Amino acid sequence: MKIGELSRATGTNIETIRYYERIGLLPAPARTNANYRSYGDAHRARLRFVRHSRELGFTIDEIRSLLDLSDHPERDCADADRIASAHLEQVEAKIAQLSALRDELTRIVGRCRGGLAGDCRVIEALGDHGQCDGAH
Amino acid sequence: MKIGELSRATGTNIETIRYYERIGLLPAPARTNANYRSYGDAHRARLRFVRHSRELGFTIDEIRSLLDLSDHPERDCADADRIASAHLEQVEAKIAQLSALRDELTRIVGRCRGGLAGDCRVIEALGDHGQCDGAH
DNA sequence: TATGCACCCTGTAGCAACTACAGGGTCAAG
DNA sequence: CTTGACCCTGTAGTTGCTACAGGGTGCATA
Repeated sequence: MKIGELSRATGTNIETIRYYERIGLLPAPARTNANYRSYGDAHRARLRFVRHSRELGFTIDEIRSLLDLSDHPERDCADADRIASAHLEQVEAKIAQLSALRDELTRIVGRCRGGLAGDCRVIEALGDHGQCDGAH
Repeated sequence: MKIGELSRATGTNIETIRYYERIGLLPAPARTNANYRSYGDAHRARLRFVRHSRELGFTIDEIRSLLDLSDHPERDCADADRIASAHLEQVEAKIAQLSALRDELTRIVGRCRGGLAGDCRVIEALGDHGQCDGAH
């Protein structure tokens, strides 16, 4: 299939597909006489793996490692589990951080009583970290 | 004070301070004979405002608007409230998205029973979106 | 046959918000 | 008089794309 079809089949931007090839995440496919890229089922499966992993928040480098494992079925699965677990921890840390942030923002926004910027509690709170509750 | 002192006083990287000046977020300070930047209390307060806002996740553009309001006390505070509220909504959306992601990752990681990559449920799940629970 | 249009190609530059040099100048202490 | 800490400018790198510019290809229609 041509790049446009692969794009539609995986919901991936054409430019993104070429980008993945450029950085070596996807193998360079065969070319037609007109120098068009020509993909097969294996390419599509690999791209789906990449896109799904990206949706789950894995970095390109993590995906490189995961693909490497996927390409070597005789290796230890523990590596994949380690990458995924580490990523899960990062996601949990990010959620905790954003939740603290949300609480702080809620506090700040809730203080607005309208009026002039000169008396604005929102502006004031932004200038003064001392008014904050938790650490961020 | 010199840039190093301002850096220590606000916990901001020196390069970042110069960057903020370059993009017009901080005003260019006076210079000493040796062409060193020389900051006053107003600069420090403004930088603290910027850093605190960044810690709360506001973008540079949002901070520009907030600083603008802070510089014009006669304007309507509602603008500040609008920016902060919109940002709060984005943070909440991001938390929801990451929570869904965390649930999916937890499900995937929990399926690992050790063994070879060829039989790995983690690798398999990454390749097959159909195994997922929610939408991401 | 011409021509329009959708599709493909390469290469480069842009985004956010920094961070990291390289290659130089300044200044006070020992 | 030299060492070391500090400062300067300017440029390039980071992540993961996205958006052109400027061109070629292939098929259907007038």
